[in-house]
Amino acid sequence: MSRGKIPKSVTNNNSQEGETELRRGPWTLEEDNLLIQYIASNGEGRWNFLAKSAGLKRTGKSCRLRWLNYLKPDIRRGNFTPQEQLLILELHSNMGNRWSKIAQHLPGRTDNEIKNYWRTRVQKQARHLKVDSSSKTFLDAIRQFWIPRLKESVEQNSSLASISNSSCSSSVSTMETRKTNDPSPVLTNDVPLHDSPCPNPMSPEVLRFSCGNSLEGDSYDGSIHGFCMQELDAQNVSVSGCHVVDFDWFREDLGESFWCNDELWQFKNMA
DNA sequence: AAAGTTGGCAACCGCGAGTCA
DNA sequence: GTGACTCGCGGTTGCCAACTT
Repeated sequence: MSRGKIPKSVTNNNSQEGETELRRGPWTLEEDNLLIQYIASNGEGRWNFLAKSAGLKRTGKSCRLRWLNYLKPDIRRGNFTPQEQLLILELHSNMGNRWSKIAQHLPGRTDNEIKNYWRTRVQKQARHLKVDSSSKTFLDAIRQFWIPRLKESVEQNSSLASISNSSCSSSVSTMETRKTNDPSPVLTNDVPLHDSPCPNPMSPEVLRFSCGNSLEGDSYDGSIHGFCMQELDAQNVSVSGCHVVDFDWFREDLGESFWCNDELWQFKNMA
């Protein structure tokens, strides 16, 4: 197979005059800059035309993917917060592998990123449990054990936050105003988070979507079971305290230990 | 320290849907 | 109606850094 990150080029057979070499593989800084500058002055759309006009030896498809998944200014990077993870689990349990739909509920996150999260983190749990990640058993286990555990964590963190920080009222009013007045996705965080040592555990955009934004034509009902506004508001104010340690609990190293003995026992009974 | 293994993620592919001449 | 073209989505691949042996 010739995919992957090795820079290489292929012949564009569609080219009428002569043979144009099309680049594949990882993007260079120069290519990124070309794409960013072109879109900044001309906007998105007509990707094949854009690729040629920008002087990129890439397919339109490749340009679109690079822009949407990496270069777009409002892309958020870094670890998924517990709230985002909870959203993903909830949404996936309703929608299945409809990554782009799920991504619409997590502003700044791409379908590719969410898909990768699911494959690397969630499916890993399934492997540990020796079940198929798409099996009803595993999906039930997520609903019964994993999601409640995440909610518990969110609640615990929010109560800790409300003890240590009493300035949440302004945040609440801001959030509620946005929730009630504007159903469309609005990004307020223009700064990419790649360099942030402490990703915002409850960014406004995530909060908004958590609280009932329902996209047109989407089967998801917009209300995430029991994931209420109050919990999230309290979470939001914990940002200033930079709870890196608090949120590390859910990272990779929890692995097998994520499922406690009781839950494993129950799970085995289910299986 | 070196070799082997694993996990994360960027990028590619195929396919279906939409649009337009 | 239909064929060409574009776009967007979901699935898959493979590189490479981190980790383990």
